[in-house]
Amino acid sequence: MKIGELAKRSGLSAHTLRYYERIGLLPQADRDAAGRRDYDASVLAWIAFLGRLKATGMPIRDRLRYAALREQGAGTEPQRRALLERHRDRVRAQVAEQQACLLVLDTKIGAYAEAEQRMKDNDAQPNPN
Amino acid sequence: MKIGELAKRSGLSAHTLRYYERIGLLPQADRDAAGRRDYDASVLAWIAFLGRLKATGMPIRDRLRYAALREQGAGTEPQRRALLERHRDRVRAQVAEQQACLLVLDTKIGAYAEAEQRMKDNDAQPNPN
DNA sequence: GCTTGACTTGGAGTGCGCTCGAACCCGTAG
DNA sequence: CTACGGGTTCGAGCGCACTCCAAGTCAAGC
Repeated sequence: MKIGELAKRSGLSAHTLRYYERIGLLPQADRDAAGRRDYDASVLAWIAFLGRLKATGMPIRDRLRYAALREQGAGTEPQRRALLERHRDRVRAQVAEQQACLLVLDTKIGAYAEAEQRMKDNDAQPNPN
Repeated sequence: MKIGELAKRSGLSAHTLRYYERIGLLPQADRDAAGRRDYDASVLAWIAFLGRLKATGMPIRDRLRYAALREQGAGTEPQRRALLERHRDRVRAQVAEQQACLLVLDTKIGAYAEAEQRMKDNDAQPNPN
């Protein structure tokens, strides 16, 4: 698979894919005879997982560290697991925080809605008596 | 309340508070005779709310817009409400996505844990006949 | 009167995460 | 043979959100 094809399938731009490789999030891609990147389909799963780590706010340092451990391969599983476990805890806390924020948001929106309703009521009865 | 005091109470640095004022997230603070910022306690609630908007990932443009509407005061409630409602929808989607990611994370961690367990079992019975 | 410490401004610097442009190379279809 | 639609590298630029530094002002305590 060429980089354009991978871009389409992964939802990232070719620029971003090269950038990810440069900084070490993606492994060095194999090249065809002409020196062009030629990807194995398996990289899609890795990109998707990276996307999840990013969507949950894992800082780039940790993503780089996880990617490096993955590159190293066998023997790094305990570190990878520890990394993911710490991240999971942070994500859980984050989700809880966001849910608390949602309540606040609901309250605020409710207050605006109420105020608006009162305005309408006033318009409906311009002369109360 | 002086900026140092506000920094302590709000959890933001004095640098950040001045920065927020500069870009328009915080209203221009009143000044004392010597030209120093002298805050009203009410700004704490606003800072806390801004923090929630930020924690839920509202982009700075929208936070600036909301702050500007708030500055303008009366008459801008419908726009503020619309802004918050759009944001609430995005946050809900975000929370759902993060929860889905948590499941993936759990699965992955579980797989690492299992692999580790198998390793230990092997160590415990080095000669399984 | 002098030191200390909190404040002031303006502007530079930082880290993240892309995003884009320039200039070039290469294989294939017409 | 040439035009095109890919690909390549390198490096600059950008938007966010601070963060910090330098150089100065000012009020209060010793």
